[in-house]
Amino acid sequence: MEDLLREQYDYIFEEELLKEILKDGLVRKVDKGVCMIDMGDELTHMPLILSGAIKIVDEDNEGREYLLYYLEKGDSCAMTMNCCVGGKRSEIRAISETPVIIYMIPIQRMDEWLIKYKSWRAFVLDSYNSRLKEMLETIDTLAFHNMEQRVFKYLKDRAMVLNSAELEITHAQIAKDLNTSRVVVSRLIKKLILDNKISTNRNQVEVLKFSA
DNA sequence: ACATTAAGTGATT
DNA sequence: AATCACTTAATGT
Repeated sequence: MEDLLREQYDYIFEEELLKEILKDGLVRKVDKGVCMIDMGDELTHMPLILSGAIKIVDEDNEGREYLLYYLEKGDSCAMTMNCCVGGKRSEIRAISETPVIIYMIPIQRMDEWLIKYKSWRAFVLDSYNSRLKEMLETIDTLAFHNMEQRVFKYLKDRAMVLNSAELEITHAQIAKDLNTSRVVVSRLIKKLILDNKISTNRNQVEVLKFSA
């Protein structure tokens, strides 16, 4: 287990910090499709993802879920970091997309390490940064009503986190995650096929191009 | 062969 | 882009 942690974070954290992480953290293994954190839950630990992928979703007023982003190995959770300061509760829901192994760190350590270790500061800042960047991207496509880009990005992201270009998924499921209708997704999928960006079969989509 | 579910299409808002 | 109504195709029993 220590190996798994080192494999992922050896170059990011200094030795001292790694030892503290190993001392205070506890390993948690989660099956696929489990709701790990729900909205309103109290956050007592901060996760370091060692393997697997986690889907982070929010909910609108009518209770419709929509996808914010994925967390994968080497990631942590910006939301948790934020909530630690002031003991706020979770505003999002986290569901395991694959079986997941994470390292749970008590949030009390957060403050302490922020002062003690510069590699920890860099890590936290970096997490915020990449999250913010990704959010801006989604806002961008959202504002311009570019559903086609959203669908394509969704498929690429999913292929990345699941480590496979071939995805077992239906148009309806994509529509649900992007909060649109199945009909719309089907039509956009057809465009993407015409552009040779993807290919499909029943219950299956293969991503062919990962660039634009 | 029949029922069910996924995906395609045209028209309308 | 969303919704409706309807068709066609693929699969399971």
